[in-house]
Amino acid sequence: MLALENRLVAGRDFNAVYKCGRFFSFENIVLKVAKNGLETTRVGFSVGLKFSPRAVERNQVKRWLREIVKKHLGEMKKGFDVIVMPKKEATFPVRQKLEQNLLSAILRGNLLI
RNA sequence: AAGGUAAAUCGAAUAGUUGCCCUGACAGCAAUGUUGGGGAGGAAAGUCCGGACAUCUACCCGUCACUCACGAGUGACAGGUAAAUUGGUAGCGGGUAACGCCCGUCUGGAGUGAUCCACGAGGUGCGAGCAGAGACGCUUUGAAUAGAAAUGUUCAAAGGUUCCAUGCAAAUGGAAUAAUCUUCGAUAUAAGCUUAGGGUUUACCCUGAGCGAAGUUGAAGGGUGAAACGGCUAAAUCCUUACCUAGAUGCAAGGUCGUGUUCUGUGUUUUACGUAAAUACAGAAAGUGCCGCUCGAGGCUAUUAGUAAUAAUAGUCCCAGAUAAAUAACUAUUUCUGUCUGCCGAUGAGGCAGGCUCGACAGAAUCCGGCUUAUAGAUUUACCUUGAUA
RNA sequence: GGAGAGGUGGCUGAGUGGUCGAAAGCGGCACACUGCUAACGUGUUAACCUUUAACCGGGUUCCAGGGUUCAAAUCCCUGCCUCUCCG
Repeated sequence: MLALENRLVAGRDFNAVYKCGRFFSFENIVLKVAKNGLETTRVGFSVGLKFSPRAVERNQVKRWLREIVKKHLGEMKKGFDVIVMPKKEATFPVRQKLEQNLLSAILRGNLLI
């Protein structure tokens, strides 16, 4: 689990990022990025009912994504709000694949230092 | 030993590292830090029933305060109840806060058996079904139409009992009748089957008590013929009975100290008199903090009552409360599933070693009692059937 | 989280035990009209399986499965899916 200061929590902030953020994607990972004018980077996760109707699978994917983001948070630029959204695929994703794709998406967004 | 039935329990484990949510203690002015404790399920699911709890509606009773023309009225607080329609359940008895749930038992059905079952009030009506030549959605006739035909569809006419009501009448509407017995045959036994007879109803004929001026009047009786005379089945069509439940809405109920935004309305002030600005109050929208919120019809153990469901008593324990939503990730070992290789064995069953892969169904959201549905596998207990041994 | 409504031809949508494979509209196809097209008008048209050279014929199907009934789109139970409302 991420620390509280690195979490995107408020619905207001989410709406702002959805509206004004820039769009990046790699395979089954979608990013929305916007500057927030703060010292830290805040990350939110959006896994909808369309991804999987089962609550267990949605929670599982969210946990994996959180762990991956936590692992690589030090390598990312500061002062951004990011929303991570996985896209539905035919088969349930594997963790290593998810990590590669997320890193590639972050690279496209020029968020790495 | 093999196969089965029922009930119950578990549903990966251990260690290390890195994190998250709630919370106690200590240090600190505070931010925060140190340290201790706890952190998903049997279904958390479906939302199919039942409650608790909360607010609102109506009514009743009580207490207090105020008003009064002494009849009463108004307000506050606390408690209780919920007309009718609708709805549900259904052998009998019990349990429960309550239930459509659970337990016991009776009857019926399935099974060799342990056991299992969404079988269980009554029905004279409506509408159906079985059997039958025939049960009115019928029978007969005619016409039209579809078809090669069998046959079907539509329309019209006629036919076969009684009573009541309305109407001058044609007619319309409603309600019903009620009875079977003996015997021969048949059959595994029987029957709504079959033979004969009696009785009942009805039609015709004969006779003609009575009444009348007059008969198309006709009691009782006799003869001949005819007869749908018998009342089976279901109740998740419908009706009745008994019992139960039922005011409405649901924690997004509801409450509250606040807090800023935006909009609308009203009032006041200022003046550049404009549809401006400031300010106060009220309302609305979206957002947000706290309470409700987890100690409960609670778990565990023991005893007592009871066949049991369950209840009572005593002891003991505190066991998730998140809100873009915690309960996790990684590594190692073990276990488990599948598969591959090698060895033992007989090429089978099985066992040993090693490699790889996967980890049943599934994630709390106010809380409980049930039901239903999903679920790899493991364990325990009791019982049944078959076989073997003693 | 809680409360409710629905699922019927290609689409919309009526049908609450028998006359129903099923009203009506849109759509499709054919005919007619026109020099040609559109509109109007008339007729026709569900899908799948089986059989056939083809038509005809037979069977199954009203979200899925099970039950009640002589008979189910309709009544009862379970599941799946879709939609609406509640701060």
